[in-house]
Amino acid sequence: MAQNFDQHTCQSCSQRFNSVFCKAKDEYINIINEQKVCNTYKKGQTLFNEGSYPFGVYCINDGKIKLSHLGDEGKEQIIRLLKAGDVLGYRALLSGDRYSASAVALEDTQICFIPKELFINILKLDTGLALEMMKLLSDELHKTELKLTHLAQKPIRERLAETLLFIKETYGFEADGITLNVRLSREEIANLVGTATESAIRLLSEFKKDGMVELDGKKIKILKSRELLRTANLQD
Amino acid sequence: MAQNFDQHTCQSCSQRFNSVFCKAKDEYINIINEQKVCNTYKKGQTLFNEGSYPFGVYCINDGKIKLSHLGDEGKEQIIRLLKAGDVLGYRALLSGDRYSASAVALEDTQICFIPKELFINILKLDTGLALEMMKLLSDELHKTELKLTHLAQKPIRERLAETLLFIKETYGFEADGITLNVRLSREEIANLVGTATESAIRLLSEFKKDGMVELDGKKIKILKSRELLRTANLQD
DNA sequence: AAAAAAATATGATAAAAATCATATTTGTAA
DNA sequence: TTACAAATATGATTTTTATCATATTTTTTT
Repeated sequence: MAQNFDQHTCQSCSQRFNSVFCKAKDEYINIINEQKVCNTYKKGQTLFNEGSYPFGVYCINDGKIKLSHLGDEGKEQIIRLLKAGDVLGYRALLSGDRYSASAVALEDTQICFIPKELFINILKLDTGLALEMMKLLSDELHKTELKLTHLAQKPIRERLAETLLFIKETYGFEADGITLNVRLSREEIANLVGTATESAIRLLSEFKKDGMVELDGKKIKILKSRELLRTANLQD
Repeated sequence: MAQNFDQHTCQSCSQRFNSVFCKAKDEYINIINEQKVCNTYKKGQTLFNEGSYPFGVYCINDGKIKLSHLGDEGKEQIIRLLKAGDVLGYRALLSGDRYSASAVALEDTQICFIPKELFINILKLDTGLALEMMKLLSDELHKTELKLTHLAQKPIRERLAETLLFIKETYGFEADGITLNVRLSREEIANLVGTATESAIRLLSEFKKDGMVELDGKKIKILKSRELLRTANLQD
């Protein structure tokens, strides 16, 4: 598997046109391909830690990553969920900052690393990539602002429903078409919603009682998307 | 005043090197100068509304602007406070979206408008500007993620203290060195903190009783920054 | 497989925050 | 200046949410 992965090239990567590099010129993709370093991270392994200095960006070939802040009292706040084709580590790099969040693999994940210098240089040379990068940043900013508003104004029940729908949007379903295609602990779900673990557990039980979801350990099946959407009470 | 303002050029603008355009080449600044449109907005006037399509970016020459979302129940959430040298309207433009927030003048404000086409074209030509733009977006993303974490994890008292310090950082003090240099209603402060107006009022009264602030209508004097900082309980 | 540890679940209670109600003050228009 | 409206203030109450306690289930280790 890892071997197979190592043989990939950026040119033939399945995510070539499914990532921020979609508009990048082939000549630069070739250079990236030569300098990239590919690695496989086991579930639970850390790519980088909040507070350390970035030395490049990471591009997910396959797998799932969570990005999270550690709050003042040591409580985790998950700020992004990432999947194949997503890039991470660029925020700190472009700000000239340390990482403000940690990245941890939610399952075995294959990732390519692109050195900082190279990435910045290509960003300067390739307008298409630069504009895509700005679009990515703008989209992330928008999503985060929306989350902020919901966190400030919506009750936990609505936010949990929204979070489940968000997970569905991000990772989709398994082959059965109803089971969320990721394993998250109740605590992680709570840290995504921004609530106490017990509250998340309790509300999930209620959703189950209401027939909206089915719970089987960490497997969550969405039985009634329509009703979940209504529960989320989204207008925007 | 407005006349005087109209005579300004981007080349000689007081914010020339105090904005995202700091690294932009003079040749492009000259073009912007020719195509910009300058306007004065009265306190309370709207620059643009959530939901409408952007046709350019705004650059604040002098004054103060609030950017806010309207939540699902019609409650305002203020997501950014802007001042001279700040640019706004770029998020939607770079995402290719409608505005996700409305911009309203907090006081009489002088603003230059740069048409969309021109801005994008220069962004493509001027690497310095493009990188600064990415830095701006990354910085905003960082700030928003931090706010999100605090909103999820910190009690209102701490967030109100943090908000007062944030207002101080953004707008500074008046000549007396202690009065916050902006007039915000209690409701606006609440919408910045992400709480009910009554809660903001109540907590402000407590801060006053504790001697940390002095309240005189919409004027807020910071008497004990040190203690306010301690109350905010910031680690990062 | 048994034991230990961790995660999940659920009830009871406490704390935080929102809402409702009603003064009081301030600002604004007649 | 008075009258009116809006904003601010504050108390009482309700609702929401977190915390604590403990049981049960699941997972991991021995």
